[in-house]
Amino acid sequence: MKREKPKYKQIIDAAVIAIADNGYHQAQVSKIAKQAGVADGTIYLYFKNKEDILISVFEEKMAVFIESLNNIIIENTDPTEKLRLMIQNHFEVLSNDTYLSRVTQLELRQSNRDLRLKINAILKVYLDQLDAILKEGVESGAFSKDIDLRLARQVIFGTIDEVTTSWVMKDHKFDLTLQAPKVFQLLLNGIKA
Amino acid sequence: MKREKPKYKQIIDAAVIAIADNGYHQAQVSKIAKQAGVADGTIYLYFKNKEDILISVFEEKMAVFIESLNNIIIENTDPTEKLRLMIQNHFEVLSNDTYLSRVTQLELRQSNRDLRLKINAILKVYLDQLDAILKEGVESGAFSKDIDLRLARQVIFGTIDEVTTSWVMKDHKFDLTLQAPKVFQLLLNGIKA
Amino acid sequence: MKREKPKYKQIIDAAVIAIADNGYHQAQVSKIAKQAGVADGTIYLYFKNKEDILISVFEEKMAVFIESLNNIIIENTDPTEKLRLMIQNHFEVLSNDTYLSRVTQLELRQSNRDLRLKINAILKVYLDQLDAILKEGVESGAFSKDIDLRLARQVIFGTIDEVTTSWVMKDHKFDLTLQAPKVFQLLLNGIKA
Amino acid sequence: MKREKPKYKQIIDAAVIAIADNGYHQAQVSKIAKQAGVADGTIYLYFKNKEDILISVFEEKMAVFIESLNNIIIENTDPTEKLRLMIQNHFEVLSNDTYLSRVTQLELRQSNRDLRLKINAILKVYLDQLDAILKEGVESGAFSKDIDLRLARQVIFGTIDEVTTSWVMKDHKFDLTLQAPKVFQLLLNGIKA
DNA sequence: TATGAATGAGTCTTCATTCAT
DNA sequence: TATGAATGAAGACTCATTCAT
Repeated sequence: MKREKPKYKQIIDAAVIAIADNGYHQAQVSKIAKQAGVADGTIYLYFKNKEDILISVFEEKMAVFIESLNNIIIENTDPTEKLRLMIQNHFEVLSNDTYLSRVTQLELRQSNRDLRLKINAILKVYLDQLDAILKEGVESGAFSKDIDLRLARQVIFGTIDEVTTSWVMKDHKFDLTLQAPKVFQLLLNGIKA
Repeated sequence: MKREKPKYKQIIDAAVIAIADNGYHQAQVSKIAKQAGVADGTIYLYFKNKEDILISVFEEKMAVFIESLNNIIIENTDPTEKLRLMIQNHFEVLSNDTYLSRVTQLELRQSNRDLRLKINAILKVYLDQLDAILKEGVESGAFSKDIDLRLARQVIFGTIDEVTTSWVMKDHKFDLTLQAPKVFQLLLNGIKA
Repeated sequence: MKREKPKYKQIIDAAVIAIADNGYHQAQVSKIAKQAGVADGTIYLYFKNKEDILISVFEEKMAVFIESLNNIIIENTDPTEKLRLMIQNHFEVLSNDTYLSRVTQLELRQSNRDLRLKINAILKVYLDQLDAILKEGVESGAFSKDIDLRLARQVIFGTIDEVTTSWVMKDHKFDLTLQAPKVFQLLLNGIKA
Repeated sequence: MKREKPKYKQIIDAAVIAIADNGYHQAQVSKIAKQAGVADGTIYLYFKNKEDILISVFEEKMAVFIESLNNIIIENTDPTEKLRLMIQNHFEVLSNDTYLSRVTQLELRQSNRDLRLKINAILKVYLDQLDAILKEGVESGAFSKDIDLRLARQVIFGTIDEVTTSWVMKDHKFDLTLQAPKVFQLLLNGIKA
């Protein structure tokens, strides 16, 4: 399995740093290779092309979100608590990796339509987890029966995304994790029964 | 005044179509010129460079949102009603120009850091109008005194943006304006007193 | 006769200034027109194309050298004195017009092969005058019978040109006319009988 | 060291031929690449940009003049003989490479101000060698104590340059090396004690 | 005569990808 | 596996010249 080989991860991590430091379009394959400490050609032994690196970066990093959200879902029973922890976890993961936050919130959005479709497909798993929480909340009576599930998810994800992007655009100058409770409260007001 | 000359508008409109059809990076200056029915060089009589076209597109189109929101603010007294109309107006404008929606939600985000800063500066006027509505609502007692103004604005704008982007990504397959009342209700629940 | 019309001279003078200020390749037709206070299109009522402006500049300005040298030849009888006055006159004319000196010594040499051939044809009249002085000097016994006329002319013109170019490259920092006597003496030593 | 790699010299030589054949402005990078038998992009592995090619051409070729003049200076004791050999050597080198003579005498002068400053800096080494010969000659009593060193150098270099350019403009139709003794004699007359 | 808006041909440079070693 | 020198396609922008007014 290629993704367990050390150079695979080495290149992924190098790509995150190279893109965060130089911006999406200035992160040439040669810069990623240099950052990873390998030759340009070596990249192509692990990735089909440059787009494949970017998709893999997103895949690997989304896996972190998905796994931790999965743990939250498993370890808790209360949907409201799950939602609270999800928001808090999302902010914490990005707070702990400012390189990553810059890449996901700003640089990766500069990709073309094809790449964005693939990114959305990866994102879908995470959004499905959120949908499940919401559905469970409605069924348990924690959230209002009147809400449109898809819309509620868009409100939640759109808010998280906007708050995070705003934090990145302001050069991480405030503590993102401190926003979690307030964001949660605002969102909860909108959907609770 | 160059922006009143017919060719200026002609090129702006051509750029929106060319970018919507081809994507940001595949909308070469020559394609925009062809779409506008002018020579390549003519573009440079009206715009400093390609980036200047994009900024101008955004400026011109945001002016539409800003002006109509201004009318809403002037013609109404109730902050809650202003918010309702703002959301509805935002969705209506984009529904009426699917080319534009594709450009603002997807293609313009592929710009580099510099361009994005300029775009944000233009967007700020619109966000300031939203802030004013929220502030008025808090002061009049319509919205909760406990909400963080900036956060509330991020929830509202993030939601509108996410819903719109989702609609564009689904190729405008559903009627965006029908979402307005539900979006408004969800958001209002979050912030009302 | 077009060259007696005021705008003709106006454009010629504007071209000298525009080229001196901006360099040959940065002296666009539009800059020359602006400097002359006429519209771009007006240039083409007086000149066939850009190259024609440059040739005309050189023609007009060489005419000054040729006319003053002609006066020197007519007003004097001694070939040695004619040579002395020619060198002095050459330096004086350029000293009095630093714009012109920059154009002839530096900028006009950036022209292409065709233009250079035409410039040489104009220059030939001046060099023929110099040849005549040298021939007269040899026949009168003032200059050595052993000198190769063409070579002597190349030594003289090459020296004048090198000294002048050096003066221009050093931003006219020293008084060029003060060099005339020394240059004359050195050159005279080389050719006198 | 890049300038020892075979492709570096290959491109330099190709540039000389391409410029001599097409003229400075018509020697596109793609033509130089084709002449060198490499891809366009390969040029940029060895040179920063087109201007860098031209500077390098001049550097490499001036090195030939400088080295052979250095040998002349070392192997001889008589300043007069050094001057004679310098002139002869200069004409011989250019006679043996008519491509180069066209490039240095005509095409390279079409460069802009910046490039010309860089060319002058390279030329300075050669002129300093000439200055040293002249100084030695004055001190040894071979050349007149009354001459202005800088002026004498300008006479000599200006003459060599004018004679060579004249030969190139006449399409190398006469034997340049045959001019050497006569040029030497004329110049020597001007400066000898 | 005079204008100046419009034209469109022409080129340097970048960088993802390949492949001989 | 790993290298890195070589490839070559692709595009924004300039500016001399024209021509309708």
